[in-house]
Amino acid sequence: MDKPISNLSRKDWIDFALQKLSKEGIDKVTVAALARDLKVTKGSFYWHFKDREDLLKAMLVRWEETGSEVVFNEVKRVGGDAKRRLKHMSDIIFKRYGDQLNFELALREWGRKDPKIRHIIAQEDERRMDYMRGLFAEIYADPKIAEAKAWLLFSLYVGETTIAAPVKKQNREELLWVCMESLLESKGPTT
Amino acid sequence: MDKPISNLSRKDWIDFALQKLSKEGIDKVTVAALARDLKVTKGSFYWHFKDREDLLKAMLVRWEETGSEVVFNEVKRVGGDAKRRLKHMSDIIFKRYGDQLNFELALREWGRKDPKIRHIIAQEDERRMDYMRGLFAEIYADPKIAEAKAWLLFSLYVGETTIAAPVKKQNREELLWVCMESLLESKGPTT
DNA sequence: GAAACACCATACCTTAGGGTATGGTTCAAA
DNA sequence: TTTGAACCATACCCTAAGGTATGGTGTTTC
Repeated sequence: MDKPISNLSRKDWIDFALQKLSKEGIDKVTVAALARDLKVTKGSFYWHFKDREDLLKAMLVRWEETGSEVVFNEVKRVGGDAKRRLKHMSDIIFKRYGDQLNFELALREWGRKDPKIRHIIAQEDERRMDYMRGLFAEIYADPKIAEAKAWLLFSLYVGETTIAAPVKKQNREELLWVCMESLLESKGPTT
Repeated sequence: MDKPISNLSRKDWIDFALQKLSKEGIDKVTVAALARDLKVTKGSFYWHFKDREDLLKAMLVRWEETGSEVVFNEVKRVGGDAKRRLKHMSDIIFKRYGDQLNFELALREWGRKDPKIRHIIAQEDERRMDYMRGLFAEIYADPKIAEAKAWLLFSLYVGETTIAAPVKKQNREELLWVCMESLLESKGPTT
């Protein structure tokens, strides 16, 4: 009952295109290259999609469905106080590097070239910041401090996948843990 | 004594290519497009450069020359204790967004596609992290904490140009200032 | 003034990719 | 068993870009 190599569905194309986006960036997601790798011809592609734009839009829809909502729900499910939920969220995010985070990088790269994509990303970023700002606000009474902490944490997520410098005084897990401690030690007035 | 529109030098080509890299990413830095924009033909380009690779290498050399060394020297020139120097450095970096930072983003994007570039960036990142780790080590005795703080600051630099969420509880300058305060409040044992 | 150099144009070849038109194959339902 | 849908191949056109070969033009230098 396995899927044959050929006889591809629209979903198969999208999945494969998403993989390629993560690995090689948006400008390697070409109809010709995808068809080559899937060992079919472009005739197959243009049966499933109107054109290249059609595929790219479908990829975005997939991302919006399986984006941060999943993380939010998982954090909500486990629960706990704000500190615990922030740690839990970071734990999830730091552990899925390679796949999801590489994809997000490719997406932001895509956003630099396309205003439509940029707008979609901006909306997602705002949702995430709102969520984290809210959690930090349960720890820090000063909304400015809470926002700054949220911003630092978001930056840490992004920096993790961007900065290429080696960690020297500890291992990676330890570093991220210390970073979290630094962000969560309640210094200012708490609620 | 102004430079005529034509009669371009190798330097002119490199400068223009660097601009285009900042604005549109590396895959828009094509010989054909550059020649179009400069209102000359490819014949001019191939007089100054062996091929496209030759141009890209020259662009990198330019970056390495005018990179972080300038910032380090400026910080060193003004001096002060570690806190003051860190603030001064951040001040410089946060104020030159648009030009330099956009370029750095494009460069990292380029690095995702090319291992050679990735290696060069990694070296630069390591130099910067070493520098910041050293400064934080003057504030925090625990090298692990110092490294974490340096990592957070570096992430903040990167996040600043990447995160598209709006700042809501304050303005941008204020936010960055609060972030710096959060990183510099000496909590652990100091030297 | 002639040679030499610096700079650029013209013309051409090749490859990669987007897109279209059309015909062929498989398989399932009527 | 015939029909139609799903899927794919073949062949083709067009554009953009990398790269080469060669000839032309203005400026400097001897």
